[in-house]
Amino acid sequence: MSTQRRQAPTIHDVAQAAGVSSMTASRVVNGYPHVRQAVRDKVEEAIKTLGYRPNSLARATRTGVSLIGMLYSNASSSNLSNYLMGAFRQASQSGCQLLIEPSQAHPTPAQAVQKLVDAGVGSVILPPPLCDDAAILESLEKAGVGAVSFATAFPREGAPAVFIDDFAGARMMTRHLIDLGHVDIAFVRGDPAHSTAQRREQGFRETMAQAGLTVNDAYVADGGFSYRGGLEAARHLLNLRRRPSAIFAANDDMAAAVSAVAHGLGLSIPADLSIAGFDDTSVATTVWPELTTIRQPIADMAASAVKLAMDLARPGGEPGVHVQGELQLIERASTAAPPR
Amino acid sequence: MSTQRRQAPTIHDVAQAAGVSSMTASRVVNGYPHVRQAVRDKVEEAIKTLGYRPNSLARATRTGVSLIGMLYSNASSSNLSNYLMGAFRQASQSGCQLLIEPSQAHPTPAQAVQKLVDAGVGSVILPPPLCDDAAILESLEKAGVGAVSFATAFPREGAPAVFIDDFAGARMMTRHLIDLGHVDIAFVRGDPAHSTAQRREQGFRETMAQAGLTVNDAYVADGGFSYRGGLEAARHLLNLRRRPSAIFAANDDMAAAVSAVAHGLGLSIPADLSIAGFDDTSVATTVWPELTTIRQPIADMAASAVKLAMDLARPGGEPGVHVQGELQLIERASTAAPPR
DNA sequence: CTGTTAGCGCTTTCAC
DNA sequence: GTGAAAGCGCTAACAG
Repeated sequence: MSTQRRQAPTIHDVAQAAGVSSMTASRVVNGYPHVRQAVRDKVEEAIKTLGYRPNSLARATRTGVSLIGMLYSNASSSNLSNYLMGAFRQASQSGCQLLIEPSQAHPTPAQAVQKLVDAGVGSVILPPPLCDDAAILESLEKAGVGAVSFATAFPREGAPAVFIDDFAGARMMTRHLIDLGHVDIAFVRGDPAHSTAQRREQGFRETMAQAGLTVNDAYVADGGFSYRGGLEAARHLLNLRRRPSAIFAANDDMAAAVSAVAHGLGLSIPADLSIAGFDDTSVATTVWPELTTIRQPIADMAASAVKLAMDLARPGGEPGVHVQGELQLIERASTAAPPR
Repeated sequence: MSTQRRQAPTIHDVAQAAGVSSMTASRVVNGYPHVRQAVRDKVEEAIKTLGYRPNSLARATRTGVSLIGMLYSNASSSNLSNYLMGAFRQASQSGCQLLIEPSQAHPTPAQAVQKLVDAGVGSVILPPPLCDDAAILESLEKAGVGAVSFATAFPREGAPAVFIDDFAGARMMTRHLIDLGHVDIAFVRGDPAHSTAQRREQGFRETMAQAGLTVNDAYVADGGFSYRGGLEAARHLLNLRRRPSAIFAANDDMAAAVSAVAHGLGLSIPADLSIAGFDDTSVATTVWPELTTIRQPIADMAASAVKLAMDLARPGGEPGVHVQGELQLIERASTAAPPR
């Protein structure tokens, strides 16, 4: 009478249904090339009809589990959940274990890394600014632990990295603002220690220059990638004698801060002031009006990073792969043509 | 020359070192009762000296993996990362797989649940408001899939649940404000559909009443648990003829919104206005000044939920356990004595 | 190209 | 109380 949960099909069931050995079935599942097309088709059909899903845990016992270390810095915390989601999704799919360590929980980042190494991780995923830290990279190499750089703006040749083209993203957004008719465009830059901050600023400056627009020095303020820093930058920018008609902040947290200050000054957005962000984190849609921003596929990128990290931990691991995330301009309500 | 990573010790190594069979070692590791103390001690020492850590993946292949479904609603997204962190930590420790599903990615919550059931999960973890939804609970029961309620304010007798005492938390904070000398205290309430919102409001009202303070109806505004809702509530509250000297918002997102509006009006915090939040999410420390709030141990609670869910999915699972998270008042810079 | 054998690290079952 | 054997679901390694 009770609803019986039927046993999940194993690879042997698949093999039997397809009339082959389980080894052949395994090869098909894993995309091993040297299987005849006819056989492959039969197996694939059996997989479909049985609804077979490989048991990643069992697989991991055989292939050797990799314990993968993952650092995180709280830089833009709204990104964190996406980062984790993507990483964990991939981890459970490939049957590896993730050891997460908040780097700011340690006196120095190097100690956070050391803790992971001591725990026996096979490789590590390094977000900025750690992924650009030569000392850390070197100590990792000495310990024989591979590193995957995550979201670095300067992927090193021959080292695995997942990244976006921050430069191109900043170009896109600057272009968008210029196309809208803005001329007096201000920029709130991130933490200069992050390579991404530098690239985003470069993208902004070059696009402006190419459009024949000058970037007034007073129009570039430091926000350090934090909400609080953005608050100060915004206060500076919006109290200038000649106020910019658009402010492009190097991340959403700072853009949200600009929005808060603008509201405080009684400015209406986007009629009086256009605001643009970067990252498309959750704050972009919680503030009002919602922010025009650049979306980066953080979750997918984290998943790729885990995949690279696993390859790295494996004996015959192929190192040096680069994966680039696809950027997208998300146009929302915070940008419009400048007031005339 | 290269740093060789030594193989992790297996239970067989432990057994050999202790001079027993691996079976006995296994029993000790798992706390099986019928092992002589002398033998147990020997094994435990071997575990320590070898630094043995059980391989949870291998264990899971034998005990049968449980696939556990986990819904999430984006209510307070800042909580999400903690929720995920705790859940995944526990999951990898107990060797189960987590299937995450954002409930708002589906037209109705019921469909999100159905998707998990179809995927073959052994049990589900339900955050609010789903955990209080009778229809969903019933359909789950019909499908023979157990449910663990997460953060519900009304844990059902005999059903597994992880929760906090929202009522007590609201009391703590209200008490704190009253002790500071506040009399005109306003409240921004959450989404009435969430049971937690109701309990928090009750806690506020009762504490006020017990202190002999009246709660003016105009002093209670709706914020719907969102930043945007908080913005409107704050605008209402701060434009009242007789402005409150303190505002207690039922979550941090709304408290942050109150802070933004107050800044906009040129009020200084906490000199002119005290602001209190609830949850201690990351926004509490990103806004300035940092928010006094109530911390709930989300990560630990999520870990407990996973544990309960696993018990539920097992054949001889013990249902009906309740786990209560420990609340804590975090006093930061946003509250102080009222202006005189 | 495909199948056989062996075994990952652990635990269940059933002896003793 | 303790151990020997068998096997979870999967895949390396080697045959053929």
